Amino acid sequence: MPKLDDIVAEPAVALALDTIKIGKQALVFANTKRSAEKTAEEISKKISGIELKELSENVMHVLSKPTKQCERLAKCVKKGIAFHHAGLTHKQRELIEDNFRNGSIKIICCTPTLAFGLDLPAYRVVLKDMKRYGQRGYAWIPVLEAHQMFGRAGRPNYDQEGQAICMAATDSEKENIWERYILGKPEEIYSKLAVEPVLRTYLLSLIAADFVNTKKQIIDFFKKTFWAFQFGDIETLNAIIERMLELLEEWELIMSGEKDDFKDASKLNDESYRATRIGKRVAELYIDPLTAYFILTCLRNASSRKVNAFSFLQLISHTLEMRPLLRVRAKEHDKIQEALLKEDSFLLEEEPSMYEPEYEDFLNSIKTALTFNDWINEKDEDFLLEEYNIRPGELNVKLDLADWLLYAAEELTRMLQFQSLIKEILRLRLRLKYGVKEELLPLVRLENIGRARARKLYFNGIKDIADVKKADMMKLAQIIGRAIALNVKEQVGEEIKEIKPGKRKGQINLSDF
DNA sequence: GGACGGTGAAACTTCAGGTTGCCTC
DNA sequence: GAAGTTTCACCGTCC
Repeated sequence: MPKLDDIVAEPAVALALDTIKIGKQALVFANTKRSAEKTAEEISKKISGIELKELSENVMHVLSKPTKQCERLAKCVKKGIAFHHAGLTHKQRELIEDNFRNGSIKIICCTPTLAFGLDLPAYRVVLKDMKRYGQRGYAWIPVLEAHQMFGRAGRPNYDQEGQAICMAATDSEKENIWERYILGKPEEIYSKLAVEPVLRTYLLSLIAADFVNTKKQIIDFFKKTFWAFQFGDIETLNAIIERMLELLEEWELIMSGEKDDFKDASKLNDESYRATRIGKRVAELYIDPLTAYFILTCLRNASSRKVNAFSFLQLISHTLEMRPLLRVRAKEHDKIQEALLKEDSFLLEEEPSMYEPEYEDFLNSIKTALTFNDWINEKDEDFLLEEYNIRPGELNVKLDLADWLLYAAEELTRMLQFQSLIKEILRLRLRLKYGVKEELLPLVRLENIGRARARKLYFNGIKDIADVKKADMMKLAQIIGRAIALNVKEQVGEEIKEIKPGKRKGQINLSDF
Protein backbone atom coordinates (compact mmCIF):
# COMPACT_ATOMS: atom_id res chain seq x y z
CA MET A 1 0.00 0.00 0.00
CA PRO A 2 1.17 3.52 -0.69
CA LYS A 3 3.33 5.27 1.83
CA LEU A 4 2.35 8.78 2.81
CA ASP A 5 5.34 10.40 1.17
CA ASP A 6 4.29 8.95 -2.18
CA ILE A 7 1.16 10.99 -2.05
CA VAL A 8 2.24 14.42 -3.10
CA ALA A 9 2.43 14.91 -6.85
CA GLU A 10 -1.13 14.41 -8.05
CA PRO A 11 -4.09 14.66 -5.67
CA ALA A 12 -6.36 12.64 -7.94
CA VAL A 13 -3.83 9.81 -7.83
CA ALA A 14 -3.69 10.05 -4.05
CA LEU A 15 -7.47 9.89 -3.82
CA ALA A 16 -7.56 6.84 -6.04
CA LEU A 17 -4.96 5.07 -3.91
CA ASP A 18 -6.85 5.97 -0.78
CA THR A 19 -10.03 4.50 -2.26
CA ILE A 20 -8.30 1.19 -2.82
CA LYS A 21 -6.89 1.34 0.69
CA ILE A 22 -10.38 1.50 2.21
CA GLY A 23 -11.51 -1.36 -0.01
CA LYS A 24 -13.72 0.69 -2.33
CA GLN A 25 -13.85 1.65 -6.01
CA ALA A 26 -13.62 5.02 -7.73
CA LEU A 27 -14.26 6.71 -11.03
CA VAL A 28 -11.85 9.50 -11.93
CA PHE A 29 -13.17 11.90 -14.58
CA ALA A 30 -10.57 13.70 -16.70
CA ASN A 31 -11.03 16.31 -19.40
CA THR A 32 -9.14 14.63 -22.23
CA LYS A 33 -8.50 11.08 -23.35
CA ARG A 34 -4.80 11.59 -22.92
CA SER A 35 -5.25 12.83 -19.39
CA ALA A 36 -7.46 9.84 -18.52
CA GLU A 37 -4.80 7.50 -19.84
CA LYS A 38 -1.99 9.24 -18.07
CA THR A 39 -3.80 9.35 -14.74
CA ALA A 40 -4.54 5.63 -14.99
CA GLU A 41 -0.87 4.96 -15.67
CA GLU A 42 0.27 7.08 -12.74
CA ILE A 43 -2.04 5.25 -10.39
CA SER A 44 -1.12 1.81 -11.69
CA LYS A 45 2.57 2.55 -11.18
CA LYS A 46 1.97 2.85 -7.46
CA ILE A 47 0.01 -0.37 -7.12
CA SER A 48 1.54 -3.56 -5.84
CA GLY A 49 -0.07 -6.86 -4.95
CA ILE A 50 -2.68 -6.87 -7.73
CA GLU A 51 -2.05 -9.02 -10.79
CA LEU A 52 -4.92 -9.49 -13.24
CA LYS A 53 -2.93 -11.39 -15.82
CA GLU A 54 -5.73 -13.03 -17.78
CA LEU A 55 -7.85 -9.92 -18.06
CA SER A 56 -4.81 -7.94 -19.13
CA GLU A 57 -4.11 -10.47 -21.89
CA ASN A 58 -7.72 -10.29 -23.04
CA VAL A 59 -7.63 -6.52 -23.20
CA MET A 60 -4.36 -6.64 -25.13
CA HIS A 61 -5.52 -8.96 -27.88
CA VAL A 62 -8.85 -7.65 -29.09
CA LEU A 63 -7.29 -6.69 -32.44
CA SER A 64 -5.16 -8.78 -34.76
CA LYS A 65 -2.29 -6.45 -33.96
CA PRO A 66 -2.34 -4.56 -30.65
CA THR A 67 -2.03 -0.78 -30.85
CA LYS A 68 -0.03 1.34 -28.42
CA GLN A 69 -3.34 2.10 -26.75
CA CYS A 70 -3.97 -1.62 -26.22
CA GLU A 71 -0.54 -2.02 -24.66
CA ARG A 72 -1.03 0.88 -22.28
CA LEU A 73 -4.47 -0.32 -21.28
CA ALA A 74 -3.30 -3.90 -20.75
CA LYS A 75 -0.47 -2.68 -18.55
CA CYS A 76 -2.83 -0.66 -16.36
CA VAL A 77 -5.51 -3.34 -16.21
CA LYS A 78 -2.95 -5.81 -14.93
CA LYS A 79 -2.84 -3.65 -11.78
CA GLY A 80 -6.60 -3.34 -11.49
CA ILE A 81 -6.67 0.16 -12.98
CA ALA A 82 -8.27 1.10 -16.30
CA PHE A 83 -8.90 4.04 -18.55
CA HIS A 84 -12.13 4.29 -20.50
CA HIS A 85 -13.08 6.56 -23.39
CA ALA A 86 -14.56 6.49 -26.90
CA GLY A 87 -11.24 5.42 -28.39
CA LEU A 88 -11.39 1.92 -26.92
CA THR A 89 -12.84 -0.95 -28.89
CA HIS A 90 -16.27 -2.19 -27.99
CA LYS A 91 -14.83 -5.37 -26.52
CA GLN A 92 -12.36 -3.50 -24.34
CA ARG A 93 -15.07 -1.25 -22.97
CA GLU A 94 -17.20 -4.25 -22.16
CA LEU A 95 -14.34 -6.04 -20.41
CA ILE A 96 -13.59 -3.01 -18.28
CA GLU A 97 -17.19 -2.33 -17.36
CA ASP A 98 -17.87 -5.95 -16.42
CA ASN A 99 -14.73 -6.25 -14.37
CA PHE A 100 -15.45 -3.02 -12.56
CA ARG A 101 -18.89 -4.32 -11.66
CA ASN A 102 -17.49 -7.58 -10.35
CA GLY A 103 -14.86 -5.71 -8.35
CA SER A 104 -11.71 -6.85 -10.15
CA ILE A 105 -10.97 -3.39 -11.47
CA LYS A 106 -10.71 -0.85 -8.69
CA ILE A 107 -10.31 2.46 -10.48
CA ILE A 108 -11.46 3.70 -13.87
CA CYS A 109 -10.04 6.95 -15.22
CA CYS A 110 -12.41 8.17 -17.88
CA THR A 111 -13.77 10.96 -20.04
CA PRO A 112 -17.46 11.90 -19.71
CA THR A 113 -18.49 8.76 -21.68
CA LEU A 114 -18.96 6.91 -18.46
CA ALA A 115 -21.27 9.50 -16.93
CA PHE A 116 -23.91 9.17 -19.63
CA GLY A 117 -26.16 6.24 -20.34
CA LEU A 118 -24.01 3.71 -18.59
CA ASP A 119 -24.95 2.23 -15.26
CA LEU A 120 -21.62 2.05 -13.53
CA PRO A 121 -21.74 3.46 -10.01
CA ALA A 122 -18.78 3.67 -7.63
CA TYR A 123 -18.30 4.56 -4.00
CA ARG A 124 -16.19 7.58 -4.89
CA VAL A 125 -16.24 9.86 -7.90
CA VAL A 126 -13.36 12.26 -8.52
CA LEU A 127 -13.71 15.17 -10.94
CA LYS A 128 -10.10 15.86 -11.75
CA ASP A 129 -10.74 18.84 -14.03
CA MET A 130 -13.69 21.20 -13.84
CA LYS A 131 -12.73 22.95 -17.06
CA ARG A 132 -12.39 21.65 -20.56
CA TYR A 133 -11.49 22.91 -23.99
CA GLY A 134 -14.57 23.27 -26.18
CA GLN A 135 -16.21 25.67 -28.64
CA ARG A 136 -15.86 28.53 -26.23
CA GLY A 137 -12.21 27.88 -25.46
CA TYR A 138 -11.16 26.56 -22.11
CA ALA A 139 -14.33 26.76 -20.06
CA TRP A 140 -16.17 25.34 -17.04
CA ILE A 141 -17.95 22.11 -17.81
CA PRO A 142 -21.75 22.39 -17.79
CA VAL A 143 -23.47 22.02 -14.42
CA LEU A 144 -25.72 19.34 -15.89
CA GLU A 145 -22.69 17.34 -16.84
CA ALA A 146 -21.02 17.69 -13.46
CA HIS A 147 -24.23 16.57 -11.76
CA GLN A 148 -24.37 13.61 -14.09
CA MET A 149 -20.91 12.64 -12.83
CA PHE A 150 -21.78 13.29 -9.17
CA GLY A 151 -24.71 10.95 -9.73
CA ARG A 152 -22.36 8.02 -10.27
CA ALA A 153 -21.28 8.19 -6.63
CA GLY A 154 -22.68 5.60 -4.23
CA ARG A 155 -23.83 2.16 -5.19
CA PRO A 156 -27.44 1.42 -4.31
CA ASN A 157 -27.72 -1.76 -2.19
CA TYR A 158 -23.98 -1.74 -1.38
CA ASP A 159 -22.96 1.63 0.02
CA GLN A 160 -24.59 3.70 2.73
CA GLU A 161 -23.10 6.81 1.17
CA GLY A 162 -21.23 8.01 -1.87
CA GLN A 163 -18.58 10.64 -2.35
CA ALA A 164 -18.21 13.08 -5.22
CA ILE A 165 -15.01 15.08 -5.02
CA CYS A 166 -14.11 18.08 -7.21
CA MET A 167 -10.46 19.04 -7.46
CA ALA A 168 -9.58 22.70 -6.97
CA ALA A 169 -6.09 24.16 -7.33
CA THR A 170 -6.70 27.33 -5.33
CA ASP A 171 -9.07 28.68 -2.67
CA SER A 172 -10.79 30.96 -5.13
CA GLU A 173 -11.32 28.06 -7.48
CA LYS A 174 -12.83 26.14 -4.58
CA GLU A 175 -15.29 28.98 -3.96
CA ASN A 176 -16.11 29.09 -7.63
CA ILE A 177 -16.82 25.38 -7.79
CA TRP A 178 -19.05 25.57 -4.73
CA GLU A 179 -21.04 28.48 -6.15
CA ARG A 180 -21.33 27.02 -9.60
CA TYR A 181 -21.91 23.34 -9.07
CA ILE A 182 -23.42 23.04 -5.60
CA LEU A 183 -25.41 26.25 -5.16
CA GLY A 184 -25.86 27.08 -8.83
CA LYS A 185 -28.70 26.00 -11.11
CA PRO A 186 -28.25 23.64 -14.04
CA GLU A 187 -28.36 25.12 -17.53
CA GLU A 188 -31.58 25.61 -19.45
CA ILE A 189 -32.50 22.84 -21.81
CA TYR A 190 -32.86 23.91 -25.44
CA SER A 191 -34.97 22.34 -28.15
CA LYS A 192 -32.97 20.44 -30.74
CA LEU A 193 -35.28 21.86 -33.43
CA ALA A 194 -33.41 25.13 -33.06
CA VAL A 195 -30.59 23.43 -34.95
CA GLU A 196 -31.20 23.89 -38.67
CA PRO A 197 -30.23 20.43 -39.92
CA VAL A 198 -32.60 18.87 -37.40
CA LEU A 199 -35.44 21.22 -38.30
CA ARG A 200 -35.17 20.62 -42.04
CA THR A 201 -34.90 16.85 -41.50
CA TYR A 202 -38.14 16.80 -39.52
CA LEU A 203 -39.88 19.23 -41.81
CA LEU A 204 -39.18 16.93 -44.76
CA SER A 205 -40.26 13.84 -42.77
CA LEU A 206 -43.55 15.44 -41.78
CA ILE A 207 -44.32 16.37 -45.36
CA ALA A 208 -43.13 13.05 -46.78
CA ALA A 209 -45.34 11.15 -44.35
CA ASP A 210 -48.27 13.38 -45.37
CA PHE A 211 -48.66 14.29 -41.73
CA VAL A 212 -48.81 17.96 -42.71
CA ASN A 213 -49.25 19.37 -46.20
CA THR A 214 -50.48 22.91 -46.19
CA LYS A 215 -48.43 25.78 -44.92
CA LYS A 216 -51.02 26.39 -42.24
CA GLN A 217 -50.76 22.81 -41.02
CA ILE A 218 -47.00 23.06 -40.96
CA ILE A 219 -46.98 26.27 -38.99
CA ASP A 220 -49.65 24.97 -36.62
CA PHE A 221 -47.64 21.85 -35.99
CA PHE A 222 -44.45 23.69 -35.13
CA LYS A 223 -46.36 26.22 -33.02
CA LYS A 224 -47.15 23.39 -30.65
CA THR A 225 -43.55 22.27 -30.22
CA PHE A 226 -41.23 23.01 -27.32
CA TRP A 227 -39.08 24.90 -29.81
CA ALA A 228 -41.83 27.44 -30.52
CA PHE A 229 -42.68 27.68 -26.84
CA GLN A 230 -39.08 28.49 -26.07
CA PHE A 231 -38.52 30.65 -29.12
CA GLY A 232 -41.56 32.82 -28.43
CA ASP A 233 -41.37 34.97 -31.56
CA ILE A 234 -43.87 33.32 -33.94
CA GLU A 235 -43.18 35.79 -36.74
CA THR A 236 -39.52 34.89 -36.97
CA LEU A 237 -40.39 31.25 -36.59
CA ASN A 238 -42.69 31.48 -39.60
CA ALA A 239 -39.94 33.12 -41.58
CA ILE A 240 -37.49 30.33 -40.68
CA ILE A 241 -39.94 27.64 -41.76
CA GLU A 242 -40.76 29.56 -44.93
CA ARG A 243 -37.10 29.77 -45.85
CA MET A 244 -36.65 26.10 -45.13
CA LEU A 245 -39.57 25.17 -47.37
CA GLU A 246 -38.03 27.21 -50.15
CA LEU A 247 -34.75 25.38 -49.76
CA LEU A 248 -36.39 21.95 -49.76
CA GLU A 249 -38.22 22.93 -52.92
CA GLU A 250 -35.08 24.26 -54.54
CA TRP A 251 -33.37 20.95 -53.75
CA GLU A 252 -36.29 19.16 -55.43
CA LEU A 253 -37.17 17.19 -52.33
CA ILE A 254 -40.64 18.73 -52.07
CA MET A 255 -42.89 20.55 -54.52
CA SER A 256 -45.60 23.08 -54.04
CA GLY A 257 -48.53 24.42 -55.98
CA GLU A 258 -50.07 22.70 -58.92
CA LYS A 259 -47.82 20.25 -60.62
CA ASP A 260 -48.75 18.27 -63.72
CA ASP A 261 -46.78 15.27 -62.70
CA PHE A 262 -48.51 14.99 -59.38
CA LYS A 263 -51.29 12.42 -59.24
CA ASP A 264 -53.64 14.16 -56.92
CA ALA A 265 -53.03 17.66 -58.19
CA SER A 266 -56.45 18.83 -57.11
CA LYS A 267 -55.36 18.78 -53.49
CA LEU A 268 -52.18 20.61 -54.26
CA ASN A 269 -52.77 24.35 -54.16
CA ASP A 270 -50.24 27.15 -53.95
CA GLU A 271 -49.92 26.77 -50.24
CA SER A 272 -49.55 23.03 -50.04
CA TYR A 273 -46.55 20.74 -50.29
CA ARG A 274 -45.80 17.16 -51.25
CA ALA A 275 -42.55 15.26 -51.12
CA THR A 276 -41.04 14.28 -54.45
CA ARG A 277 -40.11 10.65 -55.10
CA ILE A 278 -36.55 11.37 -54.06
CA GLY A 279 -37.71 13.49 -51.14
CA LYS A 280 -39.70 10.56 -49.78
CA ARG A 281 -36.68 8.29 -49.95
CA VAL A 282 -34.45 10.90 -48.34
CA ALA A 283 -36.90 11.16 -45.45
CA GLU A 284 -36.83 7.39 -45.04
CA LEU A 285 -33.07 7.29 -45.14
CA TYR A 286 -33.15 9.91 -42.40
CA ILE A 287 -30.23 11.89 -43.74
CA ASP A 288 -30.06 15.66 -43.58
CA PRO A 289 -31.75 17.11 -46.71
CA LEU A 290 -28.65 19.21 -47.34
CA THR A 291 -26.54 16.03 -47.31
CA ALA A 292 -29.00 14.47 -49.75
CA TYR A 293 -28.74 17.48 -52.04
CA PHE A 294 -24.95 17.38 -51.81
CA ILE A 295 -24.85 13.67 -52.62
CA LEU A 296 -27.26 14.09 -55.54
CA THR A 297 -25.18 16.93 -56.98
CA CYS A 298 -21.99 14.89 -56.68
CA LEU A 299 -23.61 11.83 -58.24
CA ARG A 300 -24.71 13.90 -61.21
CA ASN A 301 -21.16 15.17 -61.56
CA ALA A 302 -19.93 11.59 -61.37
CA SER A 303 -21.59 10.64 -64.61
CA SER A 304 -19.17 12.85 -66.51
CA ARG A 305 -16.02 12.29 -64.47
CA LYS A 306 -13.44 9.69 -63.60
CA VAL A 307 -14.54 7.85 -60.49
CA ASN A 308 -12.69 5.66 -58.00
CA ALA A 309 -13.14 4.56 -54.41
CA PHE A 310 -11.68 7.84 -53.16
CA SER A 311 -14.41 9.80 -55.00
CA PHE A 312 -17.09 8.29 -52.81
CA LEU A 313 -15.00 8.23 -49.65
CA GLN A 314 -14.45 11.96 -49.91
CA LEU A 315 -18.10 12.54 -50.79
CA ILE A 316 -19.37 10.91 -47.60
CA SER A 317 -16.55 12.47 -45.57
CA HIS A 318 -17.77 15.95 -46.43
CA THR A 319 -21.25 15.59 -44.94
CA LEU A 320 -22.65 16.96 -41.69
CA GLU A 321 -23.31 13.43 -40.50
CA MET A 322 -19.61 12.54 -40.58
CA ARG A 323 -18.66 15.38 -38.26
CA PRO A 324 -16.51 15.93 -36.36
CA LEU A 325 -13.97 15.18 -39.08
CA LEU A 326 -10.39 14.18 -38.43
CA ARG A 327 -8.48 17.40 -38.05
CA VAL A 328 -5.50 18.13 -40.23
CA ARG A 329 -2.67 18.97 -37.84
CA ALA A 330 -0.22 21.70 -38.63
CA LYS A 331 2.62 19.34 -39.42
CA GLU A 332 0.41 17.13 -41.59
CA HIS A 333 -0.76 19.99 -43.74
CA ASP A 334 1.75 19.49 -46.56
CA LYS A 335 1.32 15.74 -46.60
CA ILE A 336 -2.46 15.97 -46.94
CA GLN A 337 -2.13 18.62 -49.66
CA GLU A 338 0.20 16.31 -51.52
CA ALA A 339 -2.22 13.41 -51.25
CA LEU A 340 -5.01 15.68 -52.44
CA LEU A 341 -3.01 16.53 -55.54
CA LYS A 342 -2.91 12.86 -56.47
CA GLU A 343 -6.64 12.37 -56.07
CA ASP A 344 -8.20 15.68 -56.98
CA SER A 345 -9.15 14.62 -60.49
CA PHE A 346 -11.41 12.03 -58.88
CA LEU A 347 -13.28 14.47 -56.63
CA LEU A 348 -16.99 14.77 -57.25
CA GLU A 349 -17.43 18.22 -55.72
CA GLU A 350 -15.93 21.52 -56.71
CA GLU A 351 -12.78 22.14 -54.71
CA PRO A 352 -13.02 25.37 -52.71
CA SER A 353 -10.30 27.95 -53.11
CA MET A 354 -7.46 27.75 -50.66
CA TYR A 355 -8.32 31.20 -49.33
CA GLU A 356 -11.93 30.50 -48.49
CA PRO A 357 -12.85 29.74 -44.90
CA GLU A 358 -14.38 26.37 -45.82
CA TYR A 359 -11.06 25.16 -47.17
CA GLU A 360 -9.97 23.90 -43.77
CA ASP A 361 -13.08 21.77 -43.50
CA PHE A 362 -12.54 20.53 -47.03
CA LEU A 363 -8.99 19.50 -46.17
CA ASN A 364 -10.29 17.70 -43.09
CA SER A 365 -12.65 15.76 -45.34
CA ILE A 366 -9.65 14.75 -47.44
CA LYS A 367 -7.85 13.48 -44.36
CA THR A 368 -10.93 11.55 -43.26
CA ALA A 369 -11.26 10.04 -46.73
CA LEU A 370 -7.57 9.13 -46.74
CA THR A 371 -8.06 7.27 -43.47
CA PHE A 372 -10.91 5.25 -44.99
CA ASN A 373 -8.81 4.69 -48.07
CA ASP A 374 -5.93 3.26 -46.04
CA TRP A 375 -8.38 1.05 -44.16
CA ILE A 376 -9.70 -0.51 -47.38
CA ASN A 377 -6.11 -0.98 -48.47
CA GLU A 378 -5.61 -3.21 -45.44
CA LYS A 379 -3.70 -0.88 -43.15
CA ASP A 380 -4.31 -2.03 -39.57
CA GLU A 381 -5.59 -0.13 -36.54
CA ASP A 382 -2.09 0.33 -35.20
CA PHE A 383 -0.97 2.06 -38.39
CA LEU A 384 -4.06 4.29 -38.52
CA LEU A 385 -3.52 5.35 -34.91
CA GLU A 386 0.08 6.36 -35.61
CA GLU A 387 -0.62 7.92 -38.99
CA TYR A 388 -3.92 9.74 -38.43
CA ASN A 389 -4.23 9.75 -34.66
CA ILE A 390 -7.54 7.90 -34.85
CA ARG A 391 -8.14 5.34 -32.13
CA PRO A 392 -9.79 1.98 -32.85
CA GLY A 393 -13.09 2.92 -31.19
CA GLU A 394 -13.30 6.17 -33.09
CA LEU A 395 -12.50 4.37 -36.33
CA ASN A 396 -15.38 1.97 -35.77
CA VAL A 397 -17.86 4.77 -35.24
CA LYS A 398 -16.68 6.44 -38.46
CA LEU A 399 -16.82 3.20 -40.43
CA ASP A 400 -20.36 2.66 -39.26
CA LEU A 401 -21.36 6.16 -40.35
CA ALA A 402 -19.59 5.65 -43.66
CA ASP A 403 -21.60 2.52 -44.34
CA TRP A 404 -24.86 4.25 -43.61
CA LEU A 405 -24.04 7.22 -45.83
CA LEU A 406 -22.85 4.97 -48.64
CA TYR A 407 -26.07 3.04 -48.38
CA ALA A 408 -27.94 6.32 -48.73
CA ALA A 409 -25.77 7.25 -51.71
CA GLU A 410 -26.45 3.85 -53.24
CA GLU A 411 -30.19 4.35 -52.89
CA LEU A 412 -30.05 7.80 -54.44
CA THR A 413 -27.95 6.39 -57.26
CA ARG A 414 -30.68 3.85 -57.91
CA MET A 415 -33.25 6.61 -58.09
CA LEU A 416 -31.12 8.49 -60.60
CA GLN A 417 -30.65 5.19 -62.45
CA PHE A 418 -26.89 5.50 -62.70
CA GLN A 419 -26.37 1.76 -62.97
CA SER A 420 -22.61 1.77 -63.34
CA LEU A 421 -22.13 3.73 -60.13
CA ILE A 422 -24.24 1.35 -58.07
CA LYS A 423 -21.75 -1.47 -58.54
CA GLU A 424 -18.89 0.80 -57.54
CA ILE A 425 -20.65 1.82 -54.32
CA LEU A 426 -21.67 -1.72 -53.45
CA ARG A 427 -18.11 -2.92 -53.83
CA LEU A 428 -16.86 -0.04 -51.71
CA ARG A 429 -19.31 -0.80 -48.93
CA LEU A 430 -18.08 -4.36 -48.75
CA ARG A 431 -14.47 -3.28 -48.77
CA LEU A 432 -15.15 -0.79 -46.00
CA LYS A 433 -16.97 -3.37 -43.93
CA TYR A 434 -14.07 -5.81 -44.01
CA GLY A 435 -11.19 -3.41 -44.55
CA VAL A 436 -9.86 -5.25 -47.57
CA LYS A 437 -8.59 -4.70 -51.09
CA GLU A 438 -10.89 -5.73 -53.87
CA GLU A 439 -9.07 -9.00 -54.52
CA LEU A 440 -10.12 -10.38 -51.11
CA LEU A 441 -13.85 -9.77 -51.54
CA PRO A 442 -14.68 -13.33 -52.67
CA LEU A 443 -12.99 -14.75 -49.56
CA VAL A 444 -14.44 -12.49 -46.88
CA ARG A 445 -17.92 -13.57 -47.92
CA LEU A 446 -17.21 -16.75 -45.96
CA GLU A 447 -18.13 -16.78 -42.30
CA ASN A 448 -15.20 -16.62 -39.92
CA ILE A 449 -12.98 -15.22 -42.65
CA GLY A 450 -12.10 -11.60 -42.03
CA ARG A 451 -9.35 -9.43 -43.44
CA ALA A 452 -6.50 -11.27 -41.71
CA ARG A 453 -7.41 -14.84 -42.66
CA ALA A 454 -8.49 -13.83 -46.15
CA ARG A 455 -5.09 -12.24 -46.73
CA LYS A 456 -3.33 -15.38 -45.46
CA LEU A 457 -5.35 -17.56 -47.80
CA TYR A 458 -4.73 -15.25 -50.74
CA PHE A 459 -1.02 -15.19 -49.99
CA ASN A 460 -1.05 -18.98 -50.17
CA GLY A 461 -2.69 -19.01 -53.58
CA ILE A 462 -6.25 -19.58 -52.41
CA LYS A 463 -8.00 -16.66 -54.03
CA ASP A 464 -11.70 -17.48 -54.29
CA ILE A 465 -14.39 -19.96 -53.37
CA ALA A 466 -13.34 -22.36 -56.14
CA ASP A 467 -9.80 -22.39 -54.74
CA VAL A 468 -11.17 -23.09 -51.27
CA LYS A 469 -13.08 -26.04 -52.66
CA LYS A 470 -10.02 -27.37 -54.42
CA ALA A 471 -7.65 -26.75 -51.56
CA ASP A 472 -6.19 -29.65 -49.67
CA MET A 473 -7.60 -29.88 -46.16
CA MET A 474 -4.16 -30.23 -44.61
CA LYS A 475 -2.91 -27.12 -46.31
CA LEU A 476 -6.02 -25.18 -45.40
CA ALA A 477 -5.72 -26.22 -41.76
CA GLN A 478 -2.11 -25.08 -41.74
CA ILE A 479 -3.10 -21.63 -42.92
CA ILE A 480 -6.18 -20.86 -40.85
CA GLY A 481 -6.29 -23.59 -38.22
CA ARG A 482 -8.15 -26.87 -38.23
CA ALA A 483 -11.48 -25.76 -36.78
CA ILE A 484 -11.90 -22.80 -39.14
CA ALA A 485 -10.70 -24.89 -42.09
CA LEU A 486 -13.38 -27.51 -41.38
CA ASN A 487 -16.01 -24.84 -41.04
CA VAL A 488 -15.01 -23.14 -44.26
CA LYS A 489 -15.04 -26.39 -46.17
CA GLU A 490 -18.55 -27.00 -44.90
CA GLN A 491 -19.61 -23.56 -46.05
CA VAL A 492 -18.48 -24.20 -49.62
CA GLY A 493 -20.34 -27.50 -49.58
CA GLU A 494 -17.21 -29.61 -49.72
CA GLU A 495 -16.99 -33.12 -48.33
CA ILE A 496 -14.57 -33.35 -45.47
CA LYS A 497 -12.28 -36.25 -46.10
CA GLU A 498 -10.00 -36.06 -43.13
CA ILE A 499 -11.84 -36.49 -39.93
CA LYS A 500 -10.55 -36.86 -36.45
CA PRO A 501 -10.92 -40.43 -35.23
CA GLY A 502 -14.22 -40.98 -33.55
CA LYS A 503 -15.92 -38.13 -35.31
CA ARG A 504 -18.07 -38.65 -38.37
CA LYS A 505 -18.50 -36.29 -41.27
CA GLY A 506 -20.64 -33.35 -40.39
CA GLN A 507 -20.20 -33.86 -36.67
CA ILE A 508 -18.52 -30.71 -35.66
CA ASN A 509 -18.31 -29.92 -32.00
CA LEU A 510 -19.11 -26.45 -30.79
CA SER A 511 -15.65 -26.38 -29.27
CA ASP A 512 -14.21 -26.48 -32.76
CA PHE A 513 -15.27 -22.90 -33.26
C1' DG B 1 37.92 24.43 -36.51
C1' DG B 2 34.09 21.67 -37.39
C1' DA B 3 30.99 17.91 -36.29
C1' DC B 4 28.36 16.09 -32.86
C1' DG B 5 25.65 15.40 -28.67
C1' DG B 6 23.37 16.86 -24.55
C1' DT B 7 20.54 20.22 -22.18
C1' DG B 8 17.03 23.28 -21.08
C1' DA B 9 14.18 27.06 -22.27
C1' DA B 10 10.94 28.79 -25.45
C1' DA B 11 7.56 28.17 -28.93
C1' DC B 12 4.10 25.56 -30.69
C1' DT B 13 0.24 22.25 -30.77
C1' DT B 14 -3.64 19.97 -29.14
C1' DC B 15 -7.65 19.16 -26.42
C1' DA B 16 -15.29 14.95 -24.88
C1' DG B 17 -18.88 12.31 -26.76
C1' DG B 18 -22.74 10.38 -29.29
C1' DT B 19 -28.03 9.81 -30.96
C1' DT B 20 -30.51 7.56 -34.59
C1' DG B 21 -30.47 6.74 -39.37
C1' DC B 22 -30.64 2.06 -43.45
C1' DC B 23 -30.64 -2.99 -44.93
C1' DT B 24 -28.61 -7.73 -44.88
C1' DC B 25 -25.72 -6.65 -50.48
C1' DG C 1 -5.40 26.75 -19.46
C1' DA C 2 -2.29 22.87 -19.27
C1' DA C 3 0.33 19.13 -20.79
C1' DG C 4 2.96 17.23 -24.19
C1' DT C 5 5.99 17.90 -28.26
C1' DT C 6 9.13 20.21 -31.18
C1' DT C 7 12.54 23.60 -32.08
C1' DC C 8 16.48 26.05 -31.21
C1' DA C 9 20.28 28.25 -29.01
C1' DC C 10 24.00 27.26 -26.28
C1' DC C 11 27.79 24.80 -24.46
C1' DG C 12 31.24 21.17 -23.99
C1' DT C 13 33.66 17.38 -26.02
C1' DC C 14 36.06 14.87 -29.37
C1' DC C 15 38.64 14.12 -33.53
